[in-house]
Amino acid sequence: MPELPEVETVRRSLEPLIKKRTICQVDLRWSCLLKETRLATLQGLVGSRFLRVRRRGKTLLFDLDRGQTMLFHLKMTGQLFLTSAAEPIDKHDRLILKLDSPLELRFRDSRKFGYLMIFPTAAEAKVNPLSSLGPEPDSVTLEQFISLLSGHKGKIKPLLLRQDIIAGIGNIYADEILYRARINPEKPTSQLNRAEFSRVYESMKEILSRAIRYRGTTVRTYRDGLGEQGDYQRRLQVYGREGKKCPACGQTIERKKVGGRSAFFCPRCQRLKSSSPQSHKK
DNA sequence: AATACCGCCTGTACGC
DNA sequence: TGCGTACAGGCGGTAT
Ligand SMILES: [Zn+2]
Repeated sequence: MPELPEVETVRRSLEPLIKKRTICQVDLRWSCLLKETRLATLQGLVGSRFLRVRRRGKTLLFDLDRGQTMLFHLKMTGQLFLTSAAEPIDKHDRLILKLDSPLELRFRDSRKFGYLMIFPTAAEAKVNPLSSLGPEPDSVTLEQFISLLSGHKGKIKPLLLRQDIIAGIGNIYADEILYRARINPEKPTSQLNRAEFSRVYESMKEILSRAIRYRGTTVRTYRDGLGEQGDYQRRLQVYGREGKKCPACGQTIERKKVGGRSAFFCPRCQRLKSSSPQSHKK
């Protein structure tokens, strides 16, 4: 499911209901869910209370009152949600945490890419996936943005997908950001001028905050912490729209592999070589 | 430093 | 209905 807007939506939907709840029982239904974490550590969480829920990049962090943090990565199909204990257990439910309430927290993941790590909250800065993350998009200034990106030789889209440069952008939003900025996904980063960097920067801020406002994008399996679908899929301009018309110019949207991932773009609005600059977007 | 490709694992859509 | 193929919100590893 998860790019920054989806994970943030899960965080916001879970936090008010899970805060101050106590873990009463742990039911791990697929042992490989644990990454660099012993089963006893998970079982030892019984009796701990949730203090807060945070997000860093695409990971969700649950701080507990005994100084530990649970880190979930949802990868492609992970879902983390609160539900009634009466709800039938799905074959893809990998973990169930029973709480001191009628609700329980479940982690469901058909593809088994997602994982859970538990570590002391104080050790967070040293922990694997977190220590290598770049800054959050909403905390980056234009000057920082330019210095983070420039100096790299590769194509712009794969760079936007790198979590160690900026944390949280995935395949859907990279395409939407570049479309809004009118930059071809294969454009060499070194060829972007300041105005173009600025457009990518502003588009990143705008697209991500808009996607959060619409509670994320449900293409397939994404649900928020209460099982609700997102709304942003209806507002996608290029992602998943190969063969359809560009909303701005009517040109047919194309798909091409860039950095091993499908990239959707408008070949007219996002020209690789700027022969005749198209100005159409307001 | 960057790219290409494979693997992880499962479900779904689609062509025949 | 069945079968094969392509593809999927991510990311780590390896060889080039
Ligand atoms: Zn266009």
